[in-house]
Amino acid sequence: MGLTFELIRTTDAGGRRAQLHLPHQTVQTPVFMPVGTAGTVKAVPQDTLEQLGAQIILGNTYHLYLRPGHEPIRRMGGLHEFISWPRAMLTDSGGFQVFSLSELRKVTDEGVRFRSHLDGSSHFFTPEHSMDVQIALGADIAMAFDECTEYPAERGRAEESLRLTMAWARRSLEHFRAHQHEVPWAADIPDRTQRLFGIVQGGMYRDLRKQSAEQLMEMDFDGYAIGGLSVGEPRELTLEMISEVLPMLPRDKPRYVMGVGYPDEIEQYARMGVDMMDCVLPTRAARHGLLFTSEGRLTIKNRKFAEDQGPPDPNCDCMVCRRYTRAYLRHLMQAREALSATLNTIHNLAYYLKIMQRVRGSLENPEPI
RNA sequence: GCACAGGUGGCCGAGCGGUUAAUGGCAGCAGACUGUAAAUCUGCCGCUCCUUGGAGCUACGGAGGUUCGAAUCCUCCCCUGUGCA
Repeated sequence: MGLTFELIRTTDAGGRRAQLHLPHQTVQTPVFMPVGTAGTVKAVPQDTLEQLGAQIILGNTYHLYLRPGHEPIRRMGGLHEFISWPRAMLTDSGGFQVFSLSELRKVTDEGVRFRSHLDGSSHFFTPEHSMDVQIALGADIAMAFDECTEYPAERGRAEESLRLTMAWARRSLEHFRAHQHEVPWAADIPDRTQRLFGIVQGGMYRDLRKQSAEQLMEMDFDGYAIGGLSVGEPRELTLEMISEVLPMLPRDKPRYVMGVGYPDEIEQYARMGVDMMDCVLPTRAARHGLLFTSEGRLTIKNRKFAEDQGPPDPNCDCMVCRRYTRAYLRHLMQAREALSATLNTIHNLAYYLKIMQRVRGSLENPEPI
């Protein structure tokens, strides 16, 4: 399969500058991955994402399975073709929906029965089924089907949840290895195959996290994710769990912390050695009128910006900050114009992507002290 | 001119004798958002004071009246809509 994760430089703090060779893109890491749940990074067209420098975006197994359906997408050549995205993609397995749709599902050892949030219809997801859907979608990276443990979770509950996730990880891997050659683009990109990442769970219990990581490493995934974080726990706990798990993961494989974070968090985690992160925060917050800037949070709908003719972020050179004023963005927000979501999201993503670009730079060429 | 139907807080619109500073919605103000059931959700939203909790004042077109008590009942006036002249 060749070298897929190529370390370029590491730091004493554990930071890693590397590149991840994926079928559709060589991804420079550490990387932030915008979330595009339903086949779109909400409000932003694909060509703009490319201009912003997005290297890899997410899609979601559960959402795309429900609509438009993974079989139609397979028939149309896979997710890349369908949404016209030439770079890398990663699909989440539906594990997060086991958590977020808690009122619409029932979990057993075999799998999860969901009631569709769209029409109430019943669907059964197993690790095997999640793999089948993800292979049909054909993202560069698929994720093992897991249960994202809620917070707070008592010890017994976290153990039980972890037991389930580990069993599902084995089943995911086995089924994936047996069928990964079936990706829609297998014939077009024969030398590179779809990848599967395992997910560390264990609630907020260090020993469970350790146990989880050890078990997963025996299974030899293509990369390792830390899941079940940013689910309501205090930040120190998030950090503690990441610090606990990172050193245990194999050095020569990518490490992915799922669902983080605020701008300062992604920078911090990247410097600690996290290679990949994703988060809905920059996109969702943008649609709700919250801009992340070099001067902190900017609630763009605030009255005080009504006639503010300055750029959203004076230290930002993104296509939005170069062209539009705070007053205009506030007006678009007030008027509920669709362009509001687009411009706000472009800025936030530009801000996030630039943070990672800067971090990559400093990992590559450490500043002399 | 006559006949109906109406005039309620920035707007729309409930209420039709006391539990009404007055249901709802919109607009407005502020806040939240971390592998997206999210262009969503939460709080505030007559004025003035004091610390939470409250206190006072002003309010349902206008002016009178009935009543212990009126946005709610009666009289007159003003205005709006519809129909008939």
